[in-house]
Amino acid sequence: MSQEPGKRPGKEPGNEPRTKGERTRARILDSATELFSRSGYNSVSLREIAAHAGMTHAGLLHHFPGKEPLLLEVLSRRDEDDAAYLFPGLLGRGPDPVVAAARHPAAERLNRLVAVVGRNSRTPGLVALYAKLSAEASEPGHPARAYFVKRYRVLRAEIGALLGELFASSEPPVAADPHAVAQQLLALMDGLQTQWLLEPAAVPMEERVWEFLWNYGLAPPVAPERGPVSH
Amino acid sequence: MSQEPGKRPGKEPGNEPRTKGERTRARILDSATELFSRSGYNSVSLREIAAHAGMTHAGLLHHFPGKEPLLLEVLSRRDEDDAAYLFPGLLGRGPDPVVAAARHPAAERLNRLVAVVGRNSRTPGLVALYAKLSAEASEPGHPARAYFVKRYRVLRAEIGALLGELFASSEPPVAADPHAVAQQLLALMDGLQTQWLLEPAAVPMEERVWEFLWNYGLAPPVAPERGPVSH
DNA sequence: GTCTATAAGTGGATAGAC
DNA sequence: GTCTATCCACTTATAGAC
Repeated sequence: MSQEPGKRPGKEPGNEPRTKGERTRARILDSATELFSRSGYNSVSLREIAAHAGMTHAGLLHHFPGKEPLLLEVLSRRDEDDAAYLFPGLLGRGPDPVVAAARHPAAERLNRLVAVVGRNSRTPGLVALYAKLSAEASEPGHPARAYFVKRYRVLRAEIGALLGELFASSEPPVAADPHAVAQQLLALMDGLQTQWLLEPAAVPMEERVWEFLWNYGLAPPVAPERGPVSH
Repeated sequence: MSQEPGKRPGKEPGNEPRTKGERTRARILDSATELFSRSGYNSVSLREIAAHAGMTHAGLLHHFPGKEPLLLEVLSRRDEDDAAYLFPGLLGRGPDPVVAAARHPAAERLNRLVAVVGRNSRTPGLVALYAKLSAEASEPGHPARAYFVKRYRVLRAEIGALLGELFASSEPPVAADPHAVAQQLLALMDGLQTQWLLEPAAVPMEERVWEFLWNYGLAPPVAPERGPVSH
């Protein structure tokens, strides 16, 4: 990430923001998240965000130096919440070996990964934001470019490692390259979300993902047709 | 589409625009395509497009009633060029049964479909535009929403039919639901492009797509490992 | 058909009072 | 820490001259 937002006091897990400034900051971030999610980055003004948070835009700019830093904070906060559920400590502010060591079994982690697409169905605005921004960010010089490049690198590596475990422990072992499959899986989930945003009823996302994973001997926790799952 | 742009004289295949107005119109569309592709829809002004086409923005607005209709024209023109290569007459201004009947064999159509992602590598701006817009367009009321909903419906149906042919004529026949696989394939291609835009070297798109298709007994024209291709 | 001029509005950002 | 007031760049779009 090209821009460090500071030390962020009171953001350790289980810590509520104490000072008034911290609470205002959090309120702004909530509003920004909601509005960016609903309408994207370019189409939302600082004035709208500030009004939603109960301030003027000048008041908001006291807490954030500009619109771009605000976006970067929104993204990294979302990822901290969301990715902690999947890969503790990995996407946040540098890996935390202690937390990262305390992992769930591989099968459970795969279930959670697929469950994320269902989880996302409840926040279509955020899904659209990520889809829009990840395309927008590909332009050189975009404020979120480094963020997305890193995000995909980490996700590819992590999912690749997960699939590697699962392939090796399968009976018989799966021969496919886990990193190639990881890239396909990630792309599949992204692409399904794009279609789902436009026509939700036409895209059963989780079903399609499990159909893909069946090709590599992987089945959902409650398997309706194919082989039983390990747990 | 919510807004019909008119009858568009002189746009039949093999017809060059005759009048000066038609030529100017085409020049504007070329400029708009290039600039939208490079920087997206919101970030490009009519003034930039007009300047690129060698006019003022007021002159441009003589040919197009506003920015949104211009975008819709850019999209539909691109699709006419591009999809005609794949599925003649399908995505344009209504299906043309005569042209649609003159199709290539199924295997060749699949090869072309996969080749499109390689083709797209030469116009990353347009790829980014489509990715960005397809997410942006999911908001209700977006000018390009109807366009993208239709686009994905048509592509799903068409690719589903193609895969149905290939699955049935395979030895032995493939049991998978061709429409489900079509949706996965489309999503995979979209998602790969998203990652490729951010880090081209990390995403061998065509390779990944063929790896996916191998799961269903389908191989590229020059198959390095698996069974020979039919042609 | 294209221009200049201008309307009418919104954007992000700053200065300084309170 | 939040406000009002203001600045300036820039947007889409219109009116009317040439």
